[in-house]
Amino acid sequence: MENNQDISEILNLYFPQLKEPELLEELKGVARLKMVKNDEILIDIDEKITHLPLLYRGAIKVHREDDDGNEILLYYLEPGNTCASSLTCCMDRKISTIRAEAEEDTFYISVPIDYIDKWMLKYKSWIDFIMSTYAQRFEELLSTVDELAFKRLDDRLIHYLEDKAKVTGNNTLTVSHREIAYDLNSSREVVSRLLKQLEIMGDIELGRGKIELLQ
DNA sequence: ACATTAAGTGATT
DNA sequence: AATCACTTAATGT
Repeated sequence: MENNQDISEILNLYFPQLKEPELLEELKGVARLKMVKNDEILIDIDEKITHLPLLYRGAIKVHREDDDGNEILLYYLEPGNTCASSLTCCMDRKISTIRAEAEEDTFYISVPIDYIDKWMLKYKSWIDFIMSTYAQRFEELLSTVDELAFKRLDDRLIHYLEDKAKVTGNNTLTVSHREIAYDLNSSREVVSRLLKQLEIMGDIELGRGKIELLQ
């Protein structure tokens, strides 16, 4: 479908930290351009991981589910990112512990996981890339933990809305109260009531299935 | 017109 | 803050 020229350009634009010409050549050889539509699931819990996604357009929502089936939003992947959880899985048991769902129509480069190890031994810039991905995700994860542990739901809700607006590049979010409750592991009624408060304070405007942020 | 789904509300824990 | 039971409103067929 797509050709190598495209892959080179994308790597250049969104993953400039990958430097060695040999690495880029190898990537061109084994990587494939992929696309997932809005709301499609890229990787699900308990699925075997076979590929590492390098995101270059769109956004991916990364969830984790507890034993009772409660979901909680961990973080978003944005262009230039890859999934750190996938990395862990590649090195360890190869079974996903997270769910990755497209937040909008999303484009990525798919790399078979076998190469991840190999390239670690061969290419400095690949190691750096993987390491910095880890570092980034770790930081995000810590801030998520902080939120869960120390902040009240209304703060988390505001952060959620801002985060989502940032990731989609749009101040009008198309999301139901139900979905927000799901992501924050709360209940729909509570979210509705908090959103109502935000609307009264003039921070947002509510519509059916959508929320507009007023800065 | 009817069914379905989203959102609002009051009461209870 | 969560859950229940119910209402109202918007949207799809």
